[in-house]
Amino acid sequence: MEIRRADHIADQLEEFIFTGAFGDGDRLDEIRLAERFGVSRTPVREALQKLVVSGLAEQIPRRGVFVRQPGPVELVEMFEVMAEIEAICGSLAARRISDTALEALKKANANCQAAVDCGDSDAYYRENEKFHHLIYKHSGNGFLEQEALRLHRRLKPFRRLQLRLRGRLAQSMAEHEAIVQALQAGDQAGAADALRGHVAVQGEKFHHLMASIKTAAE
Amino acid sequence: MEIRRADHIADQLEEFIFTGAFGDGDRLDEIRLAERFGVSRTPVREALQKLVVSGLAEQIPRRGVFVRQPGPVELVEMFEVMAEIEAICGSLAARRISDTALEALKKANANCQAAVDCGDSDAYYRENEKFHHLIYKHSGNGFLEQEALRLHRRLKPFRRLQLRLRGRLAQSMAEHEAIVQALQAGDQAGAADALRGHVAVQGEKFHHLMASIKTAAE
DNA sequence: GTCAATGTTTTTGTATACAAGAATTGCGTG
DNA sequence: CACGCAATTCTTGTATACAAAAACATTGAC
Repeated sequence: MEIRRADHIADQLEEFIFTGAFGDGDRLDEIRLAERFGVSRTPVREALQKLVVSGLAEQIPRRGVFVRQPGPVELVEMFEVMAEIEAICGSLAARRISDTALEALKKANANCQAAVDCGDSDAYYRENEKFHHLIYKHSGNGFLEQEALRLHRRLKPFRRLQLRLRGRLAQSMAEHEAIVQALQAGDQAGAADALRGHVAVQGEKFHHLMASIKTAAE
Repeated sequence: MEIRRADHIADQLEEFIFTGAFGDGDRLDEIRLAERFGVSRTPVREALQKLVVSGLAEQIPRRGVFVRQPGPVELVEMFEVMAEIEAICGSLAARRISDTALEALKKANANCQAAVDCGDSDAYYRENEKFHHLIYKHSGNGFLEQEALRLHRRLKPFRRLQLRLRGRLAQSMAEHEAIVQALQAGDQAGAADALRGHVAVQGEKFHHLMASIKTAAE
């Protein structure tokens, strides 16, 4: 159980925004939220401040705070940055990763494959996440790791969409293999390229997905 | 004049932390701050929440919030990430920058040189900042630009230290020249390398500075 | 019927009040 | 004199109260 209710509320609201329960432009009504969470406005307001600083919501003085979902353009931009950050992580990790960490990486990858075979998508996401988190961690740069985790988390709901495309899973697994190979070989440029491509293609697939939805709507 | 006093307070506190007026581990006493700013605890608390989310302070439930200055290790890590982010900006900008933007860049650079000649360090910092901000902007990726600005701002107080080293200013100017050349040539890798080196050397100089201070203290 | 102006209602932003946990102080004991 | 324990004081976290600004509705004029 959390001590600060404000923090708990902030986490909940963040989750609602990530899952899309709150859409772009929705006003986050202090009173309504206070009633919903069974608290006063004070902790709700503190939670809203946190969302604003995180960039998940926008505050207009004397008007209220509104959720701010990234649009298609911003999402493509975010995927581009994510790709580059993962590339950096990979480049650094190629130099710094230990053998035991490499084993852990291979294991996560194997578990990923097993999940694909079983059709257990939850397990897949979990192991896939572990795979990437391991690479962040073994970049050997704690600050970089935190930044990577932050962006990874922010993009999470959008990555899931893209993974449903036909054949993407198998392709993704192959890319993971290549990444492990490069890391094992200590090939900085190779690891960077493999990871950049692996993530960038997600952004492109997502872009594709958005375009097709848009087209379908016309 | 700002409407929300809480935001004003947050800005002030941030400034105090950046300038070092508040040191690592200092407790940010709500009541004291409230008195100091002539307000009640409520806006102070909202400001503190913002600091915590920004990573400038740490909150321990029921204990208070404490300023959290980056240590030498984290600073080196941050410089490493900054170098890579600037490299990405440069790589993208090499493809996307316009001729007019290139002119602006050259102008900022010339102003930089003029400031060096006059010994006007404030002007130097201002123009140097403009130079880098232009590159972020012309990466063509708004999200990347924001991230770069955020980190640049956070490292600002530490960059200033390092620039006082003998000969660093002239070297820095030469690096700026090389960066402009690469951008003008559309040389992505060249721009990335030039920028990475330009920023990384700052981190190294800083590291050097820290080490010498440490040695002097022994 | 439309628009403007004014009065009412909401809502935000801040101040204050209160509850509960943490720190501190003072006393008693070994 | 050191240490442990209890009562007190402080501080945080939350609730409520109040002031001011914005949204809204009603009414009246054209």
